[in-house]
Formats: sequence, C-alpha cells, structure tokens
Amino acid sequence: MTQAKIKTKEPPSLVEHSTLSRLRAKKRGKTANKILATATEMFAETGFGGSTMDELCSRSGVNKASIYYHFGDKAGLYEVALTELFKSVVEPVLKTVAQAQGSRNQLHAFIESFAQQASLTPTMPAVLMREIASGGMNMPIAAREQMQRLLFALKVILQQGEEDGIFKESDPLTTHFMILGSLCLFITSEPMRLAIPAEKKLDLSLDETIQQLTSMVEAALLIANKEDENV
Amino acid sequence: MTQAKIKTKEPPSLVEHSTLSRLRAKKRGKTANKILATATEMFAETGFGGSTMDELCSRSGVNKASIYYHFGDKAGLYEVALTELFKSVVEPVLKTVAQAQGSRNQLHAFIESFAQQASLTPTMPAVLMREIASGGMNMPIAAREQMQRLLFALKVILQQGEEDGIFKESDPLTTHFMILGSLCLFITSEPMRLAIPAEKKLDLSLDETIQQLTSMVEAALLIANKEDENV
DNA sequence: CAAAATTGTAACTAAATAGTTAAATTTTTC
DNA sequence: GAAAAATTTAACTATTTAGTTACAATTTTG
Repeated sequence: MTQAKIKTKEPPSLVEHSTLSRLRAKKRGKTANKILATATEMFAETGFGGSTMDELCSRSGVNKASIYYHFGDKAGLYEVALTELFKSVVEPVLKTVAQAQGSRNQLHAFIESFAQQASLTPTMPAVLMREIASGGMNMPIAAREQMQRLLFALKVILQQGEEDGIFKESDPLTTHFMILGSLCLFITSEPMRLAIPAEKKLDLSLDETIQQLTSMVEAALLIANKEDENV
Repeated sequence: MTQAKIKTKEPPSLVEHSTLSRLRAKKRGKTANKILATATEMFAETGFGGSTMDELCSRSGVNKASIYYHFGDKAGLYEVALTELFKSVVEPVLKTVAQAQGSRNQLHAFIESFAQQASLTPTMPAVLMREIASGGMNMPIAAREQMQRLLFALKVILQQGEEDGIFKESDPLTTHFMILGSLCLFITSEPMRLAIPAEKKLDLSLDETIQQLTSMVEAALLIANKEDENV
C-alpha cells in the first residue's frame, strides 16, 4: 500500500519536451496551443488540484493521450503553462520599462504596463496569487525567475531615483508588494465586484485605478515636488 | 450517465448543524475543533480541490464519518472553516480600530492590527488570496460579509479623515487593496522568501514592513503635515 | 514515394476520492 | 442507572481521476 509505485515506462522528459516544442515554434500546432491555453484558464480558475484532465479534454476538444504526448503529465503541463504565462506578462513590462527615460517615468511605466499586461492576461495574477498562497513550492523555477526579474527591475528604478535625488529611501520589496498586491487584487476581484450589482458603487475602472495607484505610490516615494493633484 | 444522482439520505442540513454547534460552544468538542483547525490549514495550503478528506482524516487523527457527521460534506466543512477563519481576523481588527481616537490613529490601527492578526493567522490571507483568485464564487456569504465590513470600516476612516481636513481625497477600494494586497503578499510569501537563503537579503521583518507600509500609505494620504521621516 | 518520426484517437486500468452504512461507544437526560 | 440521544468507529461503495496502451492517421525526411 505505502510501497513505491513501479512505473513501467518513463514519461517523456519534460525538459526535452518543452525544449523540442520551443525550438520548432511552427511545430507546436494548434492542438498543443489549445491545450495550453485551456489548461492555463483552468489552473487560474480552480488551481492545480481543482483542475481535472478530463475536463481539460472536453473544454479544449483534445483527446487525453494527445495531452500526455505533448506535456508528459499533469505536473509537466502545469510547469509549461505557468512558465509561458509569467513570461508573457513580465517580458513586455520589462521592455516597456527599458524604453522609458528617467526613474520617475520608469516607475510610471512599471506600474502602468504591469497593470495593462496583467489586465490583458488576468489568468496571470490569479495563478500568481494562488501560487504565493500555497507557499510557492509548486511554482516552476523558470516562473519564479520571471517574478524575480520584475522585483529586480523595480529595485533598480528605486535606487536610481534615490541617486537622482527624486525618490525617498524605500524598501523595494514592500513597494513591489504594494504595487503587485493592489493590482492583482483589483484585477482578480473583478468578477466578485461585478457580482455585487450597484449596492455601493465604489468601483473605479482599471485606468482610474492605475491613476490612483500611481499617484499614491508617487506621493509615497517622490520628494516634495509640487504636483498637480487631480484625484 | 448524466442523470441526477438519487440520494438515499439527506445529509444533515448545514445551517442547522452550524447553528447547533454554535449555540452550544461547550458542545463543539475537541474532535470538531481538531477537524476544523486541520481542514483550515489544508485549505490554506492546497485549496478546496487540492485537499482530500482522507488526508484530513490522517492529519487530524479523526475518523471520516465523524467529519461527515459534524460538517455534512466537504463543501459544508469549507463553509464553516472559512467563515470562522475570516471572523477570527476581522473581528479583532474592527475592535481595535473602534478603540482608536482620530482618523489618523484609526488608519494606523487598521493597518497594524490587520497586519498583526493576519500574521498570527496566516491561513487567512492565504485562503483570501486563493478565493479572490478563483473569482470568489465559492466564498461563503458570511465570509464575504466579513471582508465587506473591513472595507466599510476603512471607508469610514478615510471619509472622516477627509472631513477633518487631514486626508487627501482617495479611492477607498484602491487604498483597501493596497493595504490588504501588500500585507497578504508579504505574509503568505514568507516561506518563499525564507527558501531563497541569503541571496539578496532584501527582507524586512513584519514590524519593519508595517512601519514602511504605514508611512507609505500615510505619505500618500496625509495632507502636507511636516512628518519626521526616519525610514 | 517509402520508411520513419510525429500527431492523433478510443477504450482501458489502477488508484484515489467523496461519501455511506450499520453498529459500537460515549454522553446526556429522565 | 437505564433509556435516549449524540458521537465515534471500521469497513464498504460508487465515482472520479491520472495515467496507459495499442493502433490509426498524418507529416517529415531520405
């Protein structure tokens, strides 16, 4: 009963697999992409444990063995899905930040482009929150690295701003959590907020929230420059 | 196959059950509490779908039928666990806030006591994040109400502060997400942060983070009072 | 174009899982 | 202290679930 299971056949190596499919982008046909997209949705909705391979079949319209052919097993699918998901959000954010000039504009670009990307791909904040809630122990290393790149980018911006004498001293991690935390909560809580019809009507749009958040973060970080405050 | 299952026996009504166990607090003996505590832990770790009743048995040392006797079914157990969990955090926060004098102290009390309670009961931020990530659709109404009480309390504080002329105009929801988001991320990410040994060493303690966060939120909200900034 | 590699399918298996049952034990109540 | 009610137990069942297998169709490559 508690004996180790004997696997008669090794599942195809995950790394080998994802590398192969990465190398020939043409070759990862509609099927593999459909699987990945549907799986990502489901993982965001109900997590790893809450998602079943059978539902993935019916929702994606792909047969089960195809899934196992492409991704080895459920854990492998999760790994690929999360890594691509995080990359698809972090990469554009870093690109946008890199194009901005000056630490203040970079901070602004950081907040705004993360907000936009995460809102465009709301599965990402959902998965991120769920993963952190679990202690991040099932988070693939590659996905974790993406988040670390994001934190590092913010750290550089804040340091540069301090050196330029326009930002106060601040803790990068707290600031990072402040920005990501508010935006992830805002984006993922959308269905919940929409479900409470017009009881209190205290909802801003995403753009308004970005503005609010940006101005709050700037108020917290900027050194006494006179700013117009059109809240 | 797709026919509705015929249940031979109705499980004991959930409401009836929880009401009964609530009424006689003495009566909810060690067993029920052990079940609840272990279940809450597990739900925080791996969510509803990721938690199994068999593991709950082995981890709590309680037999399966006892669980079903006390809580009806898995969903019922989840409902009771979440409601009690959220109440156990929100109640003390509201009490502490009510004791503070003046909107600035109340804001401070809000942040600090939520941070302390959530850190004392880290299962709560974990479950909260996971639930919001799922769209909050499985969140028991009673648990949702607790969160709404919290938001309402902050709203009152912010409004009072505006009327007193010490707070800028601000959006309560964004501010709420900012405070809860940062703190929930900080608390739940602890295992992750501890796992990265001393690579970058950019971690503050909870108390330092509370200080940082409070001063950032205050900087964002307070109207140009000269403050000492010992960051 | 033919052999080989890749991509797809349906039916199957073994294990895990939620939930049940009937009877034993403990606690409450009269 | 005995009847009744509440609580706990071990063994069982039906379903769901991850993962497999053998084979068919398609695509790639020499």
